[in-house]
Amino acid sequence: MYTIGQVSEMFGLPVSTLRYYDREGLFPGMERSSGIRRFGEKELEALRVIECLKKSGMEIRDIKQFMEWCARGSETYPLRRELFLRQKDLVEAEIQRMNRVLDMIRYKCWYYEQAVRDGNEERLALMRPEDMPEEIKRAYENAHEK
Amino acid sequence: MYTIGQVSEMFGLPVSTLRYYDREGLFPGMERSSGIRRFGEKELEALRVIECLKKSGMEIRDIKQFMEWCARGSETYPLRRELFLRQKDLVEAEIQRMNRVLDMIRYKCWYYEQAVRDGNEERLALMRPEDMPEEIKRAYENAHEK
DNA sequence: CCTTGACCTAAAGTTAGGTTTAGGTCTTAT
DNA sequence: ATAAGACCTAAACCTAACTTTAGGTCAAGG
Repeated sequence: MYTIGQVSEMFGLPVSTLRYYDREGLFPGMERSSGIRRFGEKELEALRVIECLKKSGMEIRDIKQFMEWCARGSETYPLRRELFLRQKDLVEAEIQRMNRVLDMIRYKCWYYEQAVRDGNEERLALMRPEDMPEEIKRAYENAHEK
Repeated sequence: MYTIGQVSEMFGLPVSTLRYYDREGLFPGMERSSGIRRFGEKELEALRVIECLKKSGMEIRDIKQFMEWCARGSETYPLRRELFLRQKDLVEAEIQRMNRVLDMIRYKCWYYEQAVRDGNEERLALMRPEDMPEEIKRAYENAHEK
């Protein structure tokens, strides 16, 4: 069992954030001894999941919902499975989106490389995808399509 | 030349958002005819870049900085190139992070699939990575390492 | 003529996810 | 005995990125 300060250290999260999570109901049924929070293995695993779901873009209130399902036991396994399946689709879509953004940025890196060399954008203004290097053309078209 | 309403349609952005962007200085030197904004090709390209940079996680004030560099002309090519190079690293790191999150979620999908079948978590509680299917073991270890 | 609809501004309001503040308790080291 | 250092709460504050509101201009259609 750990104190809030120890958990803060372990996860690199401010104490105030851990208290905020608790206030928001992300640790349902957490123990206390004379008012002081006691983080057990259950809460540590909860925190790992919280970090993962947060990075996946889920909001606190939905994470709370999930934690409540966990507290309810085996009857909610299907709900939890559906949640992760939905989240998987969302994250896969997000990664695809980011790859398109990355291609746009790669194109811009190349563009300004040329602009720096030329000293102006005249040549670039006239350039069509087929005049670009293969790799850049690919990035340009992926970034601009649809 | 387009009105704010036409641009709103074209980009699927609320008119209020376009006005907000303008207020924040994202269209330096945009024309007006008797008070009414006139969006030209310059502003449309600016908007495409704004969408890209926003998705890459850049804040409005930094996008404004970039737009001011664009307005200043060829002397700022190096600054703009550096900006995109930095942004490229950031997005690449973000994609890596998302892939780890995705592996954690894949593991959880599998986990709850098993839990639903078993009706409890007893078997899962005893399971070590080497007992997991190859693909899941990989995801689990990628998601939990470091 | 007068109403509708697109445009405008300034300013206030909203939301998420925290952080900070102010005041209090408890334990431990000097 | 007192001062430092963890812990606690409630409530106020913060920031980014919008959105909403309230009030106004102007052109076209019935």
